[in-house]
Amino acid sequence: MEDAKAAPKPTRARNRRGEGARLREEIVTAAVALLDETGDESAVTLRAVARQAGIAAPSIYRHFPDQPSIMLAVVQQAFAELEARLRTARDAAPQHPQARLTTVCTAYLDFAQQHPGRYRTMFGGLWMPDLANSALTESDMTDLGQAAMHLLAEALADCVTTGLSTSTDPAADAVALWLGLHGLAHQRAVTVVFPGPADIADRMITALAHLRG
Amino acid sequence: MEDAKAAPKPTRARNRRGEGARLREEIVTAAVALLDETGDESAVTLRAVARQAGIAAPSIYRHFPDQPSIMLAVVQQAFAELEARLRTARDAAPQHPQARLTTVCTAYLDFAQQHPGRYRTMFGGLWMPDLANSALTESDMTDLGQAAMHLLAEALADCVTTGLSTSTDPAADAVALWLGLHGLAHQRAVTVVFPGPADIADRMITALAHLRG
DNA sequence: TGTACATCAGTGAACGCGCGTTCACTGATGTAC
DNA sequence: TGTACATCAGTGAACGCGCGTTCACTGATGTAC
Repeated sequence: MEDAKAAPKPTRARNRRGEGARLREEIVTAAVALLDETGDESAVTLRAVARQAGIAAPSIYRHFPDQPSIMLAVVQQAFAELEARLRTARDAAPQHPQARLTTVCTAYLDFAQQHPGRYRTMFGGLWMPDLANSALTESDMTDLGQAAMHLLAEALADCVTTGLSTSTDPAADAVALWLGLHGLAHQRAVTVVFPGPADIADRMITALAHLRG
Repeated sequence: MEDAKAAPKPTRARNRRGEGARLREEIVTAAVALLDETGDESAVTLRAVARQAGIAAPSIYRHFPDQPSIMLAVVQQAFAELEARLRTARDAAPQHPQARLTTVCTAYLDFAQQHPGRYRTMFGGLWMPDLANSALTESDMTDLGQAAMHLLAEALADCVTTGLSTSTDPAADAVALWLGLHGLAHQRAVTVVFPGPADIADRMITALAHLRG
């Protein structure tokens, strides 16, 4: 009887000269796949990523100085993707400011629900590098969520100027709105079946954005 | 030069016959300490807990069948403590329904801020046992947060009956309120310095509980 | 009261495993002449 | 056009480590007679 779990050994084609950087993307993709499949940050080990990518473990060191750097790259890519999705959703939405705000919020929640492992990692804070031993500054870290935050703040501000929202401090309420979305998104990313009514997202958005009825 | 990190070896006194169960508590306490110190769930290994408790690693097996069971006990204890703190806060608060609601919410946020590691673990979902291989039922798990939820719902309902809240569906809004608190609590438990105005908690509570101005 | 013995709380040594990382290497690809 | 060589992408073997878990044990404590 053969071992059914034997490595597939697909003999992956090596990149040509000058194209070695492509493996970097493959490594990040493999790490993301692992994170989405297991939903567990600690399953994304250097060796597991190498297995997923079909390469030998030491090959990773050509592209990342150490294991935490892989995780950091995953998180940075995830934030970029979230921002892109929010932007796309907003631009595709109807012009009506309230519809745009709702669309952006929904896109945010959808991202979390579709990629729970990534979402939890992004906002779990465990991938935070020791800033002392890193080339990254503290602002590189705190800036990560800012783009999404800014999109939300813009959409809310538009609701306020058109009288759709009664917020008297749109900047503060944008933060409050994001925190509310985050609570819902995070909880959905943790427990598949969610306790609460179906319109819970609408309730929260309406209340936190101070939308009229 | 001596090794300054040599184990302290405090020769802990062994429990007397019939009192062996006390070590169980010490193990959970040690695990909690480890979680609060490191803020990292994955630092709570069986061996690290044993070291923290000043016992040999195999001694844990007299009290827990395996490593995940320790984590589960930590989480259960943390939920019990959260509930107790909310209850105490509520009972010590002024009778005014709105003051009580605010007090309960504040106690919730304080718990998260004081014990970020524990809070993230409680709601991080990673300690979830394989229900198949466990004596626990699914409801044992979903019930965990219910007591806190119920306290919040009661406090909100009181605000509604006295006309302090304009909520038309207190049960649904209690969930929305909790989700908002959770978003704020979780974010605070992750990033020590929090972006946003100081009154953000009040804003969220007022909006989500539909309190009048 | 004395003593043999069962029970209980906890230990030390050892196991196999997956991990991150280092090292010297292989062999294909492009470049210089 | 031909060939020697430098460069590049990626590998296989090995390391030391901490982990969860098992096992046979030790020695104090209480109990039966």
